[in-house]
Amino acid sequence: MQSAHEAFVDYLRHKGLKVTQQRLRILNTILQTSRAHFNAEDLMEMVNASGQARVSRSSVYRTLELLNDCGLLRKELLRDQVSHYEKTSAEEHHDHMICNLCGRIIEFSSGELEALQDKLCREQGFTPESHVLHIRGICRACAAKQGKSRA
Amino acid sequence: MQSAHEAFVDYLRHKGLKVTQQRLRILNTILQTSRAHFNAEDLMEMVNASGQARVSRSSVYRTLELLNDCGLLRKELLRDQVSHYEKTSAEEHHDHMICNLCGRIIEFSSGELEALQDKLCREQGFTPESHVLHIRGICRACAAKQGKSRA
DNA sequence: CTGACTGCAAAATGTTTGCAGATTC
DNA sequence: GAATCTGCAAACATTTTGCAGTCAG
Repeated sequence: MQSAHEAFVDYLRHKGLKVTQQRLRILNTILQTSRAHFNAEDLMEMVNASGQARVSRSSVYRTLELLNDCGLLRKELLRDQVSHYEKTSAEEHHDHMICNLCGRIIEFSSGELEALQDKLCREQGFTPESHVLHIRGICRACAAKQGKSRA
Repeated sequence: MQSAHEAFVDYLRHKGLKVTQQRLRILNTILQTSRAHFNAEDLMEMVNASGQARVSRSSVYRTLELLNDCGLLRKELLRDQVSHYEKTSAEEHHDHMICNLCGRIIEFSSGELEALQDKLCREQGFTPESHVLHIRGICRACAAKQGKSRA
């Protein structure tokens, strides 16, 4: 199992692309952050927060695409009009519950769910490569709040 | 069980909103089309294809939001940056498999899947209101084509 | 050295909004 | 008649692109 860093460099070499300072800075920022989800703007801030030379918005967008292509990030469409990215380098795949009131994202994963999905795909002759499951609703905290403040 | 038309009119009245010609034209266009998915631009074209007075882009967007709010449509994020809408007036909820090669959308539904999701939500104290499951991969037809043309 | 990359600013895309006049209730 | 709508054009937010200069291999 190679490190994310090695994987990225390999990917770039394979495609005849260059290993630049900006690309490495972006990758390192992503590897170092504890955040599981972020969008392009968030990443811009994180990259440029750590002092050093700026990385431009264009480079951030272009690098996000590379990282998505090589599988180190997964592009998700959590909210309207803004692409979010999720680190895949971490553990296994997980899905999301998104609170319609506070926006909180609860991650969960279930082998049972994966297995069922595989079964459904087989029934359709479909070869799954990835999936996104977003359940929207009300989280525990908001439900409690709502119960209290009900007029 | 009231018709979609009645449901929409009721919804508007309840909210103190007006039943305008444009809103009805948009609803009728959606009810008449055989398409299950479309985006705002598609809808613009469909509405204005049938001759008659034009309906503006703003009205289409504003009405899409109303139809989503009252549950006659469901907003989905199938592709980057473009909101898609799906008729819910039809039968029950269903999910999607999306082919990464030809873009084909296969609809499916599974009671087993819904039940499992409910169980997972209960475990998190989460009250589900809606969900979106997109499985991406290769459809049967493309898999067959790939097998043949493999170099 | 050459081709790929960066940063910038400009363009493109999809959606929202302010406003004046029209329409519904 | 009052409040809500419409259509327009302008504003917006996010992402993409063309280009001139820079850098990696």
